[in-house]
Amino acid sequence: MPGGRRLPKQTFHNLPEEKRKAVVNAAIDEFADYGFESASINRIVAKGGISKGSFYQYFEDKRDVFMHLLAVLEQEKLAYFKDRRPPANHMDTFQYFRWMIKAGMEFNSAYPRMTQAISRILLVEGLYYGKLFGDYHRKALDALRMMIKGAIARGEVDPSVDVDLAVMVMDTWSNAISTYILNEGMKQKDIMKWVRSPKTQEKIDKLLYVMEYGLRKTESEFVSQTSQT
Amino acid sequence: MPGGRRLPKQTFHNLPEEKRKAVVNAAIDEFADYGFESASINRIVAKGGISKGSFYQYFEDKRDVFMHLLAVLEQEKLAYFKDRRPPANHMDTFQYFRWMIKAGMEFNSAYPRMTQAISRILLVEGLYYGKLFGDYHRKALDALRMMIKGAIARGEVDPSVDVDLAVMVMDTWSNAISTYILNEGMKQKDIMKWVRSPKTQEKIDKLLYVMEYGLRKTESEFVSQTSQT
DNA sequence: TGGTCATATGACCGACTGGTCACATTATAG
DNA sequence: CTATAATGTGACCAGTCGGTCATATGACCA
Repeated sequence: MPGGRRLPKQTFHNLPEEKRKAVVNAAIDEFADYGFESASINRIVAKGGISKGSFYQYFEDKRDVFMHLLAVLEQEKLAYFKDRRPPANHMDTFQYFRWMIKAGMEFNSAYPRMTQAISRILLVEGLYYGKLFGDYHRKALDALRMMIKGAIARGEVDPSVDVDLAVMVMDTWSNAISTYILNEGMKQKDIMKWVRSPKTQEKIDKLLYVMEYGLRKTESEFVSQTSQT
Repeated sequence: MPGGRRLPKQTFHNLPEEKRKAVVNAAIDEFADYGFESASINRIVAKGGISKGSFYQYFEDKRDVFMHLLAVLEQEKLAYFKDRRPPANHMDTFQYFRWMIKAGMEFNSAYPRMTQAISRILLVEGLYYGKLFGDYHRKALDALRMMIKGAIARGEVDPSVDVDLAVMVMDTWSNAISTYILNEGMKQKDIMKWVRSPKTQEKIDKLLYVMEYGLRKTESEFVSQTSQT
């Protein structure tokens, strides 16, 4: 594809790391506090210690700076999970999902503001600005769908299971759980400590257990219950 | 309490019904399309066919007109359900919850724009403007909690069940389902027909079944699974 | 008829928005 | 040193925002 230009312009990449971090952190704070629509570029440049003209030399527009946050998130996550592997090699799909959720929680607790900014916009406002950011959600759903199909292929899950339904259930739960963690966690003094506490862990375990148990049994025992006595 | 003034001012109640409806509908459309923060009073008055000065003679501010929408919703719902009762007198709590969800879906399909406007702000943006609208969510949670406690008292649900957990599960599901119905339904030509179609109904049944089955079995069979081989 | 009072109106306000641009500053190269 | 290119800057733009207010309108009463 000719003319394919990188989204944050070159001038931004040339910046000293310190300045770049300041801008990124300012943007994270702004998006976390105000969401996408109400986020103010004026406040971002003020907090980030750059001029407005510079901002538009670094980024195309508001959407561009947010997309850059997504790239930063991806990079941070990669670094965070570089040496974290599932504790067992052969895991049941639900065990793996549980591990994924908990690993995600760890990351979210380590970078709560970034998580807040991005999940707020992607998960919540994404419902309504679907055209802008819908792709990301769709990708996540596809990954889940592949996971379920793999589980079926390996015989771990009843082949008659409704894949789309399972995807929706798992997606809903992972969103609900991370939202819960973020909202409750922000009230705590030490998020990490709270997340790792046995009480919180058990709550998450129970939530996932409700999901898993329902999901395992759904198809084989479900009978349409349209008539009620 | 002295000085307790009704929220939409008297001048608004004096208006001819036609005009009042025009304003309310304009507000519904605006909130449905833009959410709370980005909703524009200028657009509301333009669509509603009133002047800006009049708007501020009817309402205190943006929050006031939204609160009025909540009152209208309550009234419409009351009228809609006046002659709808559960099909059976003695229902299991989960049957009753299922009926509630489906009845709610019927209403939402009948008033999709109003539902969209209000649920968008209360359920979604409410997470962040918690101080403004958090009370409504809290009331809904309390109602659910009472329902569960009643079920336990009547022996329908294992007394060892974690009430808060059950509340969160049911709340999450009813939100997820109504969001799903709204998003998918808006794509259909005839929402009501789509909602009532056997295919949609079965999907909802399955979702609720996943929740119910998981919830019923959670406490009695749950064992903390912190160690993984 | 003239007077009074509730209501209707939109020009106007200051503050803010995302975005631009002519100019100042700095870094690099010859 | 000078010339040139890259980068930094904030005043400025048109537009929108929520909110106000002097004035106009019209209904009711004496």
